[in-house]
Amino acid sequence: MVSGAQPAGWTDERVETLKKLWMEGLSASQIAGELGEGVTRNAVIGKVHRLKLSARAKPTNSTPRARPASRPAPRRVASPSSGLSGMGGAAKMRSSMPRPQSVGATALAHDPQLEADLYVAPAVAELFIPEDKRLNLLQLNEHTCKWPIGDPLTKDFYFCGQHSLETGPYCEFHSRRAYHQVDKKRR
DNA sequence: CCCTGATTCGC
DNA sequence: GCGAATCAGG
Repeated sequence: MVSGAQPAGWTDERVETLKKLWMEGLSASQIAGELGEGVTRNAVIGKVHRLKLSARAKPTNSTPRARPASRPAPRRVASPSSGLSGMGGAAKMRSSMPRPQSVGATALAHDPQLEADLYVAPAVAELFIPEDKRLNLLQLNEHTCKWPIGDPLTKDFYFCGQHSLETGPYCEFHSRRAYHQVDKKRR
């Protein structure tokens, strides 16, 4: 009867691995995955902090990070308040408005020199919405995708109108467009 | 939506 | 000490 599993034993070995990987810049989730099951991203972060390892890089900047002057005190042991809770959906919507893609045909001149300097223009591939599916502002409702298409100043402006997800104002396609990727700018 | 780390607090 | 839950930013 040997215990074949060590769910959460921060042995020196694991701590070493943790330190190493953390210093190498791996993300907490990656380290957690590397360490094996039973170790979650939170566990890694928690350990990292306990070890005072946070801040793997402080070249010349004492950025105390946003120090919450007052802690919001995340109520644990929340008691059921009369069973009435905030209705699903809606919730907190991070600021992020999609930029309507201009479907205007852009004439591109064949300039090798310029072409070499510029990166490939992002394809404006959009979903083609049949006219009978297009919606104007007044036709939108709780279940229509509110992704704007076209130029609001012209007549060829309309909203996607597909069935929207419960988790947001857009259909799946545009929901992805709204957030996912497209924001990999980073300094 | 996905992700990241940071913090708190019950265990 | 541990880590889930939560917060907050990208």
